[in-house]
Amino acid sequence: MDDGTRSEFVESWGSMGVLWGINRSMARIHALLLATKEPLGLEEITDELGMSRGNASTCLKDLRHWGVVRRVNLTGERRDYYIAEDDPWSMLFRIASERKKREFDPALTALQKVMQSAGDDDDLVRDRLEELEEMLRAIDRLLQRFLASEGASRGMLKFLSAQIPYRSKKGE
Amino acid sequence: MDDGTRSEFVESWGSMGVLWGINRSMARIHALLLATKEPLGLEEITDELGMSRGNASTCLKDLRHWGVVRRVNLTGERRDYYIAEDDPWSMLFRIASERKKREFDPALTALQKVMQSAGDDDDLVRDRLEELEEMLRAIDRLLQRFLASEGASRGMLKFLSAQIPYRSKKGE
DNA sequence: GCGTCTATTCAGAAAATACTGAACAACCGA
DNA sequence: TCGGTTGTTCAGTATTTTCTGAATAGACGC
Repeated sequence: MDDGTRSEFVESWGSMGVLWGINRSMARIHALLLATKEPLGLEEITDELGMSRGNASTCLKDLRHWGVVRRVNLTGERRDYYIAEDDPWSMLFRIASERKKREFDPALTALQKVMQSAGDDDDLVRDRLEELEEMLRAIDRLLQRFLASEGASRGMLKFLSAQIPYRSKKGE
Repeated sequence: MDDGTRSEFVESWGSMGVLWGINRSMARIHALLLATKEPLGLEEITDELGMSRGNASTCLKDLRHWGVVRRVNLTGERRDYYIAEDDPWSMLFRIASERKKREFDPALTALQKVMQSAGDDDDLVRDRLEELEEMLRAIDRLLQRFLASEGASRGMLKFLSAQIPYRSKKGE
């Protein structure tokens, strides 16, 4: 891949990462590793992406924590090298389930606690809150199912994807 | 609903909103309207939530734009009043499809453009990018289907939700 | 017209988030 | 032990996002 294309890819994946709740630096490092066969060292990454050692180090730690990047030790080398994991699907599942656990679940629990204690005298408000809770429960369930079995969900997604000829935009 | 419970609800829904990509002020206003039967004026909202008129006004405009809040005119009143829409499901769909259109689709298009032009000589990298693209397409498809028919998706979610007894945490 | 009441806008302030770089720690070979 | 090399941490800085409040505009009755 030529340098121009690679850096376009790095920036695009950076923007996509922001949507997933991953910050731009992390996603850019991830993209660089995805687009590179050989393991890269910290210095090569900071050079290529123009970021500080500190930032790169922190991002790499997080990327490893998400299970998205692996640290490898090249024989006879003192420095650490990093490569991207090959399977993007497992990355998707890890990130999704971690974020559900860390962000969604606590928010849901707090909301349910409040709603339970809101024995409301007002029908309209009570109905609204009940619908809302039902909806949140439904979403929670969907996520639980989806995340419970990675294999099945992957299959389901791929199946859907094969069903109809792909059009990236509705109108085409 | 007593004041304490209401404000807990406001704050909890605020946190949940942040997860959806809605900012805290917007979600708090929405929560307050959900928890109140009567239409509320701008001043009541700013008083109750302790925020500036400007911010509240902007948030209300956005909430109306999302189709989540409606402006009503009380007869014989000069001020504007606001109420929450009753159906949270339609809110979910509106927000999801708008965010897909505004954020996900452009990012996907950019990525696909880069990947197409990356006729790579390296097998490993090519495979990675192909898998990645397939995954993104699958997600796009899933979203398309899900958003294409609100009724069907609602039914699906509710069905899932009824299938197994609900437990809010895995371990219970 | 004028004064009053209310909603909106937007430049600048404040808060939240991300990043830098220098200090430190860990390791290695000589 | 020391000097050199590399990784991590974190206080401070920069950037982005959100919020405020004053200015503005419209709408109404008199």
